[in-house]
Amino acid sequence: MQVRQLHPWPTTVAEAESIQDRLRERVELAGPDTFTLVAGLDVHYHGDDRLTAAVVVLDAVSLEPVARAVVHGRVAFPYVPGLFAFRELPALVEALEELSVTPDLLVCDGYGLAHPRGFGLACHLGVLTGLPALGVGKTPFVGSHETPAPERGAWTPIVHDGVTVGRALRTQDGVKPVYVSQGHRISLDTATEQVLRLATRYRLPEPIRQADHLARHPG
DNA sequence: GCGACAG
DNA sequence: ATCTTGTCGC
Repeated sequence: MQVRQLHPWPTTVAEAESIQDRLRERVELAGPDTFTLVAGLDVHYHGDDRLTAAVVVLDAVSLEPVARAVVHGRVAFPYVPGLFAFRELPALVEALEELSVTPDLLVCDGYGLAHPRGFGLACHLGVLTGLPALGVGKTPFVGSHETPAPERGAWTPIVHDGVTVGRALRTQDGVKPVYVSQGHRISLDTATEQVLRLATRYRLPEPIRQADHLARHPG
């Protein structure tokens, strides 16, 4: 698939933050509520600055894999909380461009709206591709939330500066919640519903688990 | 002011 | 993210 180049690559923290502030205005918080091809994206790090990015596309109904791509690269930006996306964005974009099919939902390993400037990795990938995107975080990042009930499907809102920016969602009975937020062209209800539907057996949704597996064991 | 801070 | 043993549970 094709991915647009919407900005020059930042060199400094200030440049990266200004890109986020500018692209944030392009985020759309509504979109389709059914999908046919869902992509999971993840990155595995090795050594000082080497990384492997993987994308796995699943049939949205059967969850059978239909396409995959792996790209080896280097960390593209130092790790700064809030600017995490810039570390792995180029490799993830390359992997998406290698795909033989175009997914209609990106399930990203990280945050979307639940971000200090309201523009996490899931928003960034959504805006660059124009595709619906959502973020799944494994630890709380911004805002505050109550602990959801222990049953699968239970959730509580994540509130930041008085605004709901995501949900803490229990994807299996008795497991730690995951943190769901909108990336682009998706409602919070739909993002929650998709994460729950895609987390068939484990805490994390299948597309992310399979991308994680592929990034760790390429070839 | 200091620490904490997605992965 | 990654560095790592044991341990608990299915």
